[in-house]
Amino acid sequence: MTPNPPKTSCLSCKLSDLCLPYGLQINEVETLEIIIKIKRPLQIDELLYSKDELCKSLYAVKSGSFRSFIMNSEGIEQTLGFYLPGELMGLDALFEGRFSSSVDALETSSVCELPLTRLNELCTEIPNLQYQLTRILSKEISANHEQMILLGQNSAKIKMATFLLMLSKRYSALGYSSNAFNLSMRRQDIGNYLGVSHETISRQLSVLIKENIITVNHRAIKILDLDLLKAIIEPCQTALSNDTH
Amino acid sequence: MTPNPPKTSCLSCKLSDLCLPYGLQINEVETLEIIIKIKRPLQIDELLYSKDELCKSLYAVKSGSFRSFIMNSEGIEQTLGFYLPGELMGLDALFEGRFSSSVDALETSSVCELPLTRLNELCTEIPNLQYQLTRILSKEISANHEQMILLGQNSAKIKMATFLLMLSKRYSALGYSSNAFNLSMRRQDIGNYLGVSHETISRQLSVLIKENIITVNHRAIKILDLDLLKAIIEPCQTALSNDTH
DNA sequence: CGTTGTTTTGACACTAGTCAATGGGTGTGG
DNA sequence: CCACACCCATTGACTAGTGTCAAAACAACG
Repeated sequence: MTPNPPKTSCLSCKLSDLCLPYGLQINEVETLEIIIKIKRPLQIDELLYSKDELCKSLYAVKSGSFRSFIMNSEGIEQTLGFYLPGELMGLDALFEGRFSSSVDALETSSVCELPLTRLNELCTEIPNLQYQLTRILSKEISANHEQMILLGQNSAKIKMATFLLMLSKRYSALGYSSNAFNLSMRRQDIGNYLGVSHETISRQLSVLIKENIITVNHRAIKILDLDLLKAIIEPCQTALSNDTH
Repeated sequence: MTPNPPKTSCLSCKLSDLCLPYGLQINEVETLEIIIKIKRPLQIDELLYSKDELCKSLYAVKSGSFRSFIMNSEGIEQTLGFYLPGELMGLDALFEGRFSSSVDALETSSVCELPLTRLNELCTEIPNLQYQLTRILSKEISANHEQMILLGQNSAKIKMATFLLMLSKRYSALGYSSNAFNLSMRRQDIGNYLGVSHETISRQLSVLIKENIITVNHRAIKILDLDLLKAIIEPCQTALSNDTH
């Protein structure tokens, strides 16, 4: 949206505490800043990268939101996760050097590009950076575990409630309201993220509306009663022990 | 089982190509070997570590097999994964310094213990080691993605077939037979790994027996027709693109 | 040899998927 | 500025696949 190339500065970026620079010295952040490349903003539905593509860079969300997914041979997509500002995308590519999932933009969004070869060089120079990268990788694993539990043994209602609470928590960590936010993804995306049909998502939202727990206006969600929402998933709190995606 | 402490030697270990030493120079492996601690073998159902426990070491499976799981507040366990020889356990703890899941032994099993502080020191000295650790972390993320797809949008029959093929592939990578192996886990463990009840596991195995695709003798599985088994999951091959857990 | 835990099988209920029709928004072009 | 088309979301009807409950068979253990 900004036609003139925005200046990259991790030091002035509000997200730096959630992102790769966390825990680095000021001079280390300055070194990191140098390798960051600017990409033009992506439009809705535009691909950041595709599965099996050679991975030359990792990407951090600067603004907007993204969705990672895999398409099976039937052409049906499975949403693996949603990425909000400050989060790192492409970590699943470090193993084979190729992305093992695709990522597209849910809205007009921008990223910071981190060229892999330069990032690796920097990691050997700055142990704190390597340490933070390892932590982020490990966090992603924990987050995936939470997601597997959610997918594995919970009803559609619990999945829906957990999803809303998860978003609420992540938005509030970003400094936004925790009880009013806009979904940037379609019902279909939520559905195959949670392992249910999009009709089930619609129905579960309708139930929550009737119970006066939330209001929904298209993509706009308001949580009226956080405690009631939490009560739905009460018997399985594990899924909330982390702010995940 | 061996009363006198077994000598640790990654160099002579058949698993080294699947484990942390992969890609290291001989002298680097020798350095790695020094930090490895020997633990006595674990008996069936014995805990290697528990969720929320302080993580002081990572563990590599030396022999036998393990199961990672989380117990929710209702006391119901969700199995997150199974670990076979050569695989690294505890990676989800690198983020917060505490294990985010528990691990127990499925049979009499042994591990190589890698004290974290010494491993971290070594990683700064041996870039290849850091690189391999990062690769393993990334592989775990990819594996989790495959598992999320399996949990998310597949029928019990596809889940069962995928599970058997996955084990077959992993055993064959270890040099064992790919069409005859023993399950070390209970039906219940398979069930909550795949997000279905243990009765459903029993029923699906029965169906496969009737179709002459496998034979089952308690924990002993024989795959009679690999192609038919693969045909069950044909429309969604993605779940097999990796040898995962 | 009895106890305990695991596995199998059956009967039934119910959640959620599928198919289909309708409604509402957004955007494009006349 | 309006009309049409397209996509997304909602709702209903019906059905199939699984979960739950219960009982019994079987193996493993002391």
